[in-house]
Amino acid sequence: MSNMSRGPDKQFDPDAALERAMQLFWAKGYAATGLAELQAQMGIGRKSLYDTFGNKRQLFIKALQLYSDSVVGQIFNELNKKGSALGNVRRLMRSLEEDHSLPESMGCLLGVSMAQCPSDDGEMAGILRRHVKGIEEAFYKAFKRARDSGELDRKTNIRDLARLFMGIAQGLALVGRVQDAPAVPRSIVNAALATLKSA
Amino acid sequence: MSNMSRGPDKQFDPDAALERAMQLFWAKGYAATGLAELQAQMGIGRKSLYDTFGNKRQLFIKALQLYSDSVVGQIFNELNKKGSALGNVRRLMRSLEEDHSLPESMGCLLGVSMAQCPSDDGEMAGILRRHVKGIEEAFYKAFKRARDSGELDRKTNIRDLARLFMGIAQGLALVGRVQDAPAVPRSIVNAALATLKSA
DNA sequence: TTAAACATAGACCGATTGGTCAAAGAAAAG
DNA sequence: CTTTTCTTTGACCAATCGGTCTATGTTTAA
Repeated sequence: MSNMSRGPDKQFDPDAALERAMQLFWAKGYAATGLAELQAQMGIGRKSLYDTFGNKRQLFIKALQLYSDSVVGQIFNELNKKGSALGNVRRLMRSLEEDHSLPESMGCLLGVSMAQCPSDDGEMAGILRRHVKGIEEAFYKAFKRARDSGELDRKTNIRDLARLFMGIAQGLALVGRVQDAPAVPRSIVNAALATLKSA
Repeated sequence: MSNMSRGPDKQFDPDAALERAMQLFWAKGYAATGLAELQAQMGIGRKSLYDTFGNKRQLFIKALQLYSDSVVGQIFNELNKKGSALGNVRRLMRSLEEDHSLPESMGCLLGVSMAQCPSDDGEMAGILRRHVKGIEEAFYKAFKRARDSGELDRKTNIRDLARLFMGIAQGLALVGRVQDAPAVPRSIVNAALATLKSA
């Protein structure tokens, strides 16, 4: 092959660096995260950053993808474990409640990003819409299985229900960012799960 | 009186200027809104801005207060109209659905701000917590009236329910920012209201 | 009219923004 | 070895950031 690399390899791990960048965007949001901070946290020089990830916006989009693959992917797995589908939903919601009750909770990167997405940035809005749709689909699959197995009433509108739970999860994560006590997240999940008892 | 002003009056209306600033923070978020933009939108010079509102942060906090007084105050009024309390909740939620289905929807300033609040800024978090608590209380009063009048089952936990609806409202506003079709907001409100039928 | 107290517009500040580029270093191929 | 190709470092850029301040009105009280 003539197109093989002949120079030295990168001295850093791009995946690990992207993970660090994701954490920073997650904690501070896109606009408030500067290149200098990113460099420091990722432990790489500026040229390396641009050569590897393009620019700040492209780095952010890659961070969103990583978040969706890992964090949202984990939600998806939780919801599709075998056994009671509603049980999976209950376990997931309690887990989210716990996460967003911690003082250091940073909310959800997708939510944080939706809040900051400029209204004239259609491309970014589309990307966020797609990632959020993934959460909806994870709930949808779980609720469909619950309805098929008789855990939910046969006339339940599970598309609406899935979107509601996606919305509740976003609201929970958002509110959790500024809460100093676990009472509010606890209440939200209590009431959300109570609706499933007779849905 | 010896402490009366002896100079000329302001050439601009501070309330109107604050309203403009609020709109800008609402649309773009705190970090992404620059002083130059604020000046242009508010139609005043920089010195006037600092003399009248302090600095950018204090201006933002005043904008949050104005938002809470006007927008959240309107929610409060809707929920406490005479007649069926649950009817008021339904009407409000449909109204929110409509707002956040519009392509130009900017979400909720409180939600946008919670998403951007730095995790080490306890003062800002406290302010946001207080404003959000106001939404919770508005729902709480309505649900309490609904339970007292028999519209809700006597054993319904209305504190939990109020917090859930506050959370749903935040999630709805957040998701509405990036939606291009009314389907998702519609579903969220459909499912949210469905839970009240048998709460 | 004079002087004091205010408001205005806009120049100006150091610091920081996202982004680029040239020089130096390091590994692999010849 | 030399040469080629890659990476790294860090200086550098124009633009913008939030914030200050001077100079110039403009109005009112004396």
